[in-house]
Amino acid sequence: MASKSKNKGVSPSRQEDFPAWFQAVVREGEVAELAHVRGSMVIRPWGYAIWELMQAELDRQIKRSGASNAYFPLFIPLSYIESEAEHVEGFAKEMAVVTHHRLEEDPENPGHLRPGGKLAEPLIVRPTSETIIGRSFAKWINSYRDLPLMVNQWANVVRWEMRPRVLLRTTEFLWQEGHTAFATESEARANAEQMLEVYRDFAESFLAMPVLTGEKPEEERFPGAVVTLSIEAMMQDGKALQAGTSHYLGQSFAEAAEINFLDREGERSLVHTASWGVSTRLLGALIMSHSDDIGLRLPPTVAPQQVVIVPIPRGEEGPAVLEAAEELAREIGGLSFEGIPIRVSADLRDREPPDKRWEWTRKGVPLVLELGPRDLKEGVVALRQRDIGDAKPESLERDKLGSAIPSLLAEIQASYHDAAEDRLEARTRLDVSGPDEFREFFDTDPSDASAGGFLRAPWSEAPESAQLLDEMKVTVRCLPFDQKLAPDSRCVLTGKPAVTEAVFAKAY
RNA sequence: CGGGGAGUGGCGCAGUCUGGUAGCGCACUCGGCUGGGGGCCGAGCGGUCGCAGGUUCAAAUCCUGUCUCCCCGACCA
Repeated sequence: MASKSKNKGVSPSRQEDFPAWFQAVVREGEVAELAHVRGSMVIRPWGYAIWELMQAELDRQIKRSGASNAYFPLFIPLSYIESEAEHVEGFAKEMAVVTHHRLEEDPENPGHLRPGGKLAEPLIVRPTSETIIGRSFAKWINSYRDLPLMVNQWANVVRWEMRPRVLLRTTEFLWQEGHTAFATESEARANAEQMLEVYRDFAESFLAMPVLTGEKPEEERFPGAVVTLSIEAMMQDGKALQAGTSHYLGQSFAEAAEINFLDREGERSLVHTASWGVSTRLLGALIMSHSDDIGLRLPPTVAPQQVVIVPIPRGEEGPAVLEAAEELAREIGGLSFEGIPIRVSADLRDREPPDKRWEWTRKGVPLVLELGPRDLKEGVVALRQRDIGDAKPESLERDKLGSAIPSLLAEIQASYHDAAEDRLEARTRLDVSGPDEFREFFDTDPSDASAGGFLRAPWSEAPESAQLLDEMKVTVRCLPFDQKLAPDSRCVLTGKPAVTEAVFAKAY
């Protein structure tokens, strides 16, 4: 296709239409696609491989924190959910409800089936598992000696969203949910804080995605939580994306499920619980953080293939080139990055070399090596580095690959991280003093991906600011942990005395 | 749930107003020519036009009903 060769990369560009660009990168990068079931997605092998790499690392961190993996039911009896009032209220509008357990011939519509066998009590498909895990906790916890109890599950959950968006907000998604129970409030709070720190570090060092940490304001809290903490990342269009959360749940879930224990004094007490999770949304965050107008860009840590060798088997030397490509893959596979053998393959498929190279470029592979007869003769390979975009390949001597490849991967990892960090800093405004400036900062052309960002300012938490924020479609992302509130500060929105420093942004 | 839009080969679309028995691009297959930045030429495979009913000599096209998906709003990891 002639237009294809001129028009490099995905269409539209980030500048033209950021949401459409995101969809295009996800599609062209073979990460995921919407299924023909409303709001549901198929995570394709390439995207799932990225998720598996995230999972593997997080799973290690979670286990290091003391939690163990377990699995709890997909179906939750309606009565369990009902037992925690705020929780019901928060999730009631997005529940998938199972009311029947059988299909039968529909007498009014021959050849079709209809639900039969009405359930005595409807089951809801878990939107999260606090209530059902609570029942198990109640059984398992009898004494202070049974505490703390920390479990984690990798599972799918369902929230019947009104407006699905692939990878960011789908009806069904995959996640990890940790649930913990402690004898004391301070331990439970500390656990929520500790796990948020795990997420922060994971996002920053593994996903090359620096994040803000803080506490959610009351209106953004998880239904039923006393405290919700989150990590917030900034996407390339300046919007915020909540990339992970942890909650101190107080004793309300313990009360609902009757999770109590005999303490050292022989007194019966309720446990304090916490929960924490990250989801496949991280895939979306990763893409919106690092990808460019050519397509996906993956930090080496989460690249299913870190190096791909594309042979250019021209003429009589063809077979020798293919052989050399395989040999090169073996050689590079013997190297390691961050203590793990480098994930490398030689792409020997029967396709045109430029097609293959573009495919790997689009899919975000950090390093693509091209090997043709000329290189073979000269003892070099042509190297393309994904972080520097669409540049000409660099010729690299073969015997220097051993030292070059790991350090190039490290360089790419760092460059993605630094770019994301620079963006976060450059687009966080600290000097906005009143509502007019505030409005101006957020009143940007939605097609302008370089406008807007985070705004950090004193806040009064006054109810009338909620309405202003609502109008502007701006939310309080968090009350950052590193509070820098000067004494006698005034609220940026209302001019009333400020009680906290807040980070404001438009959000996904 | 309210307001818009759309269902036609694997994907993206035209054709519908003005009925005449289905077409284009990409992908795929085969052959040839090519060959270090998304190849070229030629020949092919592939669709009961979302579903049901109706009007008509004749329906992708008109009518009725129905299902689904997409976009915008209220909700959210």
